[in-house]
Amino acid sequence: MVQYITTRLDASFAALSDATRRGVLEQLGRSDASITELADRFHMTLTGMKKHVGVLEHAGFVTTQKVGRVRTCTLGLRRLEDEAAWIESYRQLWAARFDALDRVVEDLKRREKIDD
Amino acid sequence: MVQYITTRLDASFAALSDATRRGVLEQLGRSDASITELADRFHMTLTGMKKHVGVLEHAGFVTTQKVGRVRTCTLGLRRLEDEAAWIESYRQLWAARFDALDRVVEDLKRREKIDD
DNA sequence: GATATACTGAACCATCTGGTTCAGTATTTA
DNA sequence: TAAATACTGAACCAGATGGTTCAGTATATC
Repeated sequence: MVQYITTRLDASFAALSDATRRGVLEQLGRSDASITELADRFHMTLTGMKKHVGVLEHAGFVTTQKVGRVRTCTLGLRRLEDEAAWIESYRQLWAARFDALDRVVEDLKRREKIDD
Repeated sequence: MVQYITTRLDASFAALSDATRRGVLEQLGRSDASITELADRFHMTLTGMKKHVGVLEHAGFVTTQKVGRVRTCTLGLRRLEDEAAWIESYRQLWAARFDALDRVVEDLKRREKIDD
């Protein structure tokens, strides 16, 4: 696996591993919000929320733009494709393993019948 | 969102945020392995790998069983359904927002034509 | 121009994380 | 029974994380 992809997945999953940050993503899914609005909503200092937004921005999930003194946060351009793809590949691995197990069981059943 | 689900997602995404652990899952997708085998493969001490396996086990991705002196690790029963579901809901939020944006643009275009 | 608002950055803090070493215990194997 | 193997647990370490406060700067508003 290429290092580039690896570290991006690292950043993505790490960003998603915090409930507050997942909440922020959900909130931004409904409407854009300023740092202050997000900080209020999640009962946190402005500085604390700014850090969370920074993490989400670094992971590519959020983009921000400052107009006047207000910085507005928007759901970013990345759409979790890589993360969904990784999870899907894992699911396929899993499926393959247990399909194989199914075949073994199937096989045993067939033999049982033949042996009868 | 219920706390139970929240903390499980925390554990899941945190478990997936490390390249070594994702590697271990891929490896276990191919075949079961002992802690020693995994430690060798990922150039790490036995103790270090045991911690990683512990994290994966706690997140429900891996189960282990000790027979004699060997602990064998197996891909666990959970299949990332919750994680996939969360990501999917986020993708839908995203889609909804940008569909709305599309409609606005569409609308503007229509008006332009009428105004001609 | 003075005051309030919105953010920014540095510094601090406790706790978690990813790794190690070292000193066990339990189980094979010779 | 002695030696090797496989794991376990405690203790340690450096660095990241999730939060805070405090002291700014820049912008809006009265």
